[in-house]
Amino acid sequence: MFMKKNVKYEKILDALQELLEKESLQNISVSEIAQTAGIAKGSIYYYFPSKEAILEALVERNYKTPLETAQTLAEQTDISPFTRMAMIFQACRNSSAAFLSQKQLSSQLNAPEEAFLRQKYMTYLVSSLKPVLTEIIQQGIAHGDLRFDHPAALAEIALIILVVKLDNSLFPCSPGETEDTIVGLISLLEKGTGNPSGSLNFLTSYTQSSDRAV
Amino acid sequence: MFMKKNVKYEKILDALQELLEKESLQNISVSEIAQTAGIAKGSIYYYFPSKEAILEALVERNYKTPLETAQTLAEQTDISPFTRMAMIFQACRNSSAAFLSQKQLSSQLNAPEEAFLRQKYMTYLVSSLKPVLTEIIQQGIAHGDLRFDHPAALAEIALIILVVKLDNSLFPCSPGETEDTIVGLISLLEKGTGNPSGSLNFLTSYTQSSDRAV
DNA sequence: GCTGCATATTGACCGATGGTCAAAAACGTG
DNA sequence: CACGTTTTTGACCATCGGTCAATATGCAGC
Repeated sequence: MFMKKNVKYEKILDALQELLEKESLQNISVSEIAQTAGIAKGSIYYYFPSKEAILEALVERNYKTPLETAQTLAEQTDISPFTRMAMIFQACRNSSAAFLSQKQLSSQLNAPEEAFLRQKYMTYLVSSLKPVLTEIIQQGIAHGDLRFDHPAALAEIALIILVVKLDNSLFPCSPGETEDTIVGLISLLEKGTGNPSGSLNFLTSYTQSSDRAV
Repeated sequence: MFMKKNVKYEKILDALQELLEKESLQNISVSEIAQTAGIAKGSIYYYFPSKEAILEALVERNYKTPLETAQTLAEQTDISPFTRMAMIFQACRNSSAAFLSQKQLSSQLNAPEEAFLRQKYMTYLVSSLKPVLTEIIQQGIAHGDLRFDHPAALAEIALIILVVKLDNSLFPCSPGETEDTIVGLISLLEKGTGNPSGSLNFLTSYTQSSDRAV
């Protein structure tokens, strides 16, 4: 009666997560997940309809909490829109690092299922954060901090570039190039929203915390 | 002695292309490709090391010509930078439509190998067009048509947004939302490069040709 | 403790896949 | 024709994601 079902469910997700840290997705079989979770393969399909569904659930579990905190962020109108935007950016960065960095540094970059993982992660992150960031931008516009006619577009553009560039496996770049793109994005956002050059610079300090050279 | 080898090689690519127009990638087996090409499965592996390699070769073949013409575009300084930019944008749009549209409308959106195809295509398109667009932008800056400090970043941002949004399977949107994002991107580019509002509007007419409503 | 039903769990099993390989065919050359 | 080389073949393999009938477990009410 103690929700045993959810316990096993989480155990399966734990197993997949553990395996993902060691090897590439396409090398992880359902049997392996089952073995790591300490159950039979058949049981996997009692909790999940497919291998794909396990992945989806894991992506969702990993980002549920940070995204909910981002959600509440939108409502805290006492914090300045700029600061909240920076916090969203940081959330992107952290989650990118958590889920993608380790494996890709070591393993081969582009495998069929690896791409699938990235897509799931990006789709989830952008579609979840877009409404939040959009609202913050709208508040910024109302408050007079920003001037732009397409808040949702602005939010989506910024998020897509951030997520895609922070990943760095879709369009591999040297750290310097990535840096340049991010700086260019900031500059574009500044000019596009009618802010003086340098006013959004603080976004950069959030965006890069483990890299050298400015 | 007539390069028979290349003939068969192309035949395999033809077969994959033909199958891709009918069904989703994950439903296409190597045997099926072989059958369509009129050869035995074993022969496939005489020309390609893996199924993945066939895909890569096909992506490359499909975009080699349009990208080379884009390359020559960069050198035609007699055409205005704006016009050439618009032509690049159109190239993006056309190739997106050619390779991705048909299947995704009918089949389920996100399958593991489908994501792989998209990634390959996006990576190839953006990385190929980035240097071309960068040079055009630099010429525009030198010519006084544009003002911006990070031409490469500008090129990459525009290309990524275009490719990602034109695909519309990574972050599914209604036609209206896509429209809004593109319009927002244009607006952002105008303001960011010191151009008056509406001056880049003509990019839109290239970008949308099969959709209704503005 | 026993009975009966629902919920969980199992692992043998299935069809299909990507990929291999020894053998055979086709080719070019002397 | 005879030969070495390059192509071509399809049976074969290991493995995968997924199914399912059988089985175990948990838990009512008696």
